[in-house]
Amino acid sequence: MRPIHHPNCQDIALEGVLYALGDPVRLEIVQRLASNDELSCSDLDLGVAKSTLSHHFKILREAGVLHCRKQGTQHMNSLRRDDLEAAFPGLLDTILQAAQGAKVGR
Amino acid sequence: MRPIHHPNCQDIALEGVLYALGDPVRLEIVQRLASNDELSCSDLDLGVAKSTLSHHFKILREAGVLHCRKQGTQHMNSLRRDDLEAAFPGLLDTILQAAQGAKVGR
DNA sequence: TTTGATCGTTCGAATTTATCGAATAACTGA
DNA sequence: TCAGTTATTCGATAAATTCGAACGATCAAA
Repeated sequence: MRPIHHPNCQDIALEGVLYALGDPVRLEIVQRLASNDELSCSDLDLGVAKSTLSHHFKILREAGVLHCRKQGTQHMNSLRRDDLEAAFPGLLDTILQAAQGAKVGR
Repeated sequence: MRPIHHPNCQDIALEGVLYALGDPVRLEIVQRLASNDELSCSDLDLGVAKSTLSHHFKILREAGVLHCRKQGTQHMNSLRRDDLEAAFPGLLDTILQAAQGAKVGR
């Protein structure tokens, strides 16, 4: 199993972030992480195969949206809030707010 | 040739908008529209085939990001700033600012 | 009105990407 | 060592993207 790769702060690309968030499953993952600090893959039941979920986490990780930490057999994921804020001020919050508004029905 | 379809304000979905902007060509289109009011397809030379460009405009249109107006043989495109602002306050501006910052080199 | 030029969409094929189930790998605890 | 749990990787199928070519719509000049 290969080592997990995370991009440096300065290598976080806007296109990559928007691409990562432009998928319903991945946007849902990010929303849940926004209110949960850390989550493992198995904490989520999003109606997709676990191999697909693994793929989505990889996209999010490589875009620089989240950080993954191994803890035993689990992979704990958390939002890279500070890094994203440094790279693109206000972006994550604005998107989370938009997502919340969309969910509530505004 | 089918009539051009635009979603209503209330049908603009966050996922669709993020998906539309999560492509380098489409993000570039939106950036140029941010400083140009109206542009036709032929005003842009983004290094892709015109059929591909047509596809990208369709994605942006159907996501509710831009409006298309026929004028003779041309299709004039403009950002749906007000509609986007109403649906997702601050989103477009934040993304445009992030894109500008990324371009400038920070 | 017909011809030619321009602009953009649609079509069909090739490449790329996403999704799934099965198999594999990493770790824990009995 | 042996299950049991967690997540990634692999191989095949399904879906989306891209391109060039063909088509459709519009306008202007002859």
